[in-house]
Amino acid sequence: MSREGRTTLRDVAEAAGVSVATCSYVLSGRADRTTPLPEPTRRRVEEAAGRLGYKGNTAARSLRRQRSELVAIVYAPPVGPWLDHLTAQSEDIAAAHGYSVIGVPVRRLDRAAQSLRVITRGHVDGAIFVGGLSDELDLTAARRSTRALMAFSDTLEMPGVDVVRNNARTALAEATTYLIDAGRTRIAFLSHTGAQEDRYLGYVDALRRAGREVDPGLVRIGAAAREDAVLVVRELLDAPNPPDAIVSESDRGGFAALQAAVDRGVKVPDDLAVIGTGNTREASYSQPPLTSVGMHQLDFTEMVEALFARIDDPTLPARELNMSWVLNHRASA
Amino acid sequence: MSREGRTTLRDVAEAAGVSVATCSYVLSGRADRTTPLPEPTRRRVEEAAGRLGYKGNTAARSLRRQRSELVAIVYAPPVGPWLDHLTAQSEDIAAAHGYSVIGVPVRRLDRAAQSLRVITRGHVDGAIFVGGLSDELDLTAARRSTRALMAFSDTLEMPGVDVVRNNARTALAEATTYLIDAGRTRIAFLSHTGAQEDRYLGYVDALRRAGREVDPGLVRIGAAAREDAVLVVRELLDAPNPPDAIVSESDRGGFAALQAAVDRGVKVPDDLAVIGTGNTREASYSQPPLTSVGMHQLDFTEMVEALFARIDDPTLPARELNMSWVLNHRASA
DNA sequence: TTGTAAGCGTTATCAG
DNA sequence: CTGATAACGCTTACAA
Repeated sequence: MSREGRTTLRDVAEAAGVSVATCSYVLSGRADRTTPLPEPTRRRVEEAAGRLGYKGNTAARSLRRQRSELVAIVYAPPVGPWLDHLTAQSEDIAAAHGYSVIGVPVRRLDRAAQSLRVITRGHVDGAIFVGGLSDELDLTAARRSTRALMAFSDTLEMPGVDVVRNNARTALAEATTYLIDAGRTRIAFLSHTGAQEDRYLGYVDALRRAGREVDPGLVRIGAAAREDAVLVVRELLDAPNPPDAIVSESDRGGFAALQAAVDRGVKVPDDLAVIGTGNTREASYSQPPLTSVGMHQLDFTEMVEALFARIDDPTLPARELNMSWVLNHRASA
Repeated sequence: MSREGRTTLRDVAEAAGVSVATCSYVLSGRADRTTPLPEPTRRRVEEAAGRLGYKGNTAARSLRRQRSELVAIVYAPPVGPWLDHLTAQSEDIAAAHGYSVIGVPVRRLDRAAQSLRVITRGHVDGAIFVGGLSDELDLTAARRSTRALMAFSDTLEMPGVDVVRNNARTALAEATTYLIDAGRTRIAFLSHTGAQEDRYLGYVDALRRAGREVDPGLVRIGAAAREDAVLVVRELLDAPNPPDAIVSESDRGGFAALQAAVDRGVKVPDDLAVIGTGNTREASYSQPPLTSVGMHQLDFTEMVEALFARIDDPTLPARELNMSWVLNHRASA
């Protein structure tokens, strides 16, 4: 090997007795796919590459090709199992394009720039921002550093950025209205951060539309972690005037509500209706199964294909994909 | 900008009226930190860089420096919340070294090579293989492609690879013995894949040591997904001769057992003792809290520091870190 | 104190 | 069909 480190193309070339250029041609294919393939030398090169364990050097390739063949999924932990679905489907599609998928966790929004260096320093050709992340972050630096950007957001409008609309506000209003129509009078909301976000506003919309006021005592923070949620819901149930329904900003919070109800001997859905958000697979299997707002099916194919379409041609007009959430009825409400 | 794309160092140099080399010194620091800093030009360069939004190009930097300033955490979904802990701690330490952290999900072992391209093609300087992943995968290619490799494994021995020992087999034997000593006679095992792995063998060890035989009817697959686990445990409880204890290879399976017990009106721990694996934070909050085999505290600092020590100096002798699992007693067993 | 120039490993262009 | 050769953007001896 050239130094002490990894096998380079030059090592392969020497071993095969051909030029570096030819090796590159054989191993990576030629941009203008003119001639099919030169059979005799080809085997020599491939044999040498295999024998030396040639693996290529992405830094060099990226520098030359101006492509990293990497896409990132940017998310804020903790995340539900749906991220696994997205990752899985992304990997399949990415593989078909010769790409790999990496995950970029953003733990603290105040240090997001640090986490996003992977994106902003040009490490990836495309990135998908999941959850509401794109609403909290400044994407301008990221957009200038990648060929394609895709964001789950109901509000974002940014030139050259494709967006996926969940219409969360509408969907949560629908869920809340369903509870109102079912005769529930004290509907609590279990929130992620307490911010006046889309999901919460949907809850408010529905109450207002029914001529009701928001009872601040029924709006609680705790949907982010199951253990917190259990404590919060127990507290709600122990109060003198407990809720008869709970809408949670996550399924995690929904499951916690089911558990807290068991702890307190409260019957679901008779005494307490519970609706979660996310429509995770687990919702079908909980006891009772959890009614949940979310995508009906976890099919992200169209979205990921759109990302790769933009990687191929960044001048494409920005797309707006509709993946509206719906209310998936189960036994808990 | 030089072409149509991102701002390059040359753009900054032209704007600041200095050479490319000077800009590099100012923006990336000089390797041999001889002179402190040339104040007047420095500001000019930084001003120009800021104004043009210079972000650097990792491909070029990596190629030249032979460092990507990236470390990967390689894992097989689904994973518990402890991965978030590891990620969080890794990010903090990585940031202190000027590094970023990415996640590399390996979904299917038969396509692992595809997922690991990020590693084997030299994209990262170091990688941590979590779970039993390193036992299922061939790490030789990965080792040749990074400066540092760290693996959670109780068995792996590989030159130049640091390992973390959980001693899972011993820990699961301890848990099972605890149940035996408590008078449990029909102890079931909820397995991940059904393979004769460490954790299962610990269970077997304990039974044998107590002079008992393994009852194949009590060994079931289902610990990987909560919904599967619930069904499997319900089935066990419905059988004519149900278990009076369950050891699960995951906390996920443990929670499912608790839930199935509620579904079937079986009292925990009186009629059924349940022990999980992983000692996730949620175990403290479940109803009842779940006794669990796992790390007592989720502190990965030493491990991550060791990774960076090896990135700094790959000739370091391989280390073996002991992070033995223990039985964390709670109400479920 | 700042600039020149030689690469890092690969791919694309263009002769041979 | 194959091989020089010049970039890609950056870092770093070394020279000025």
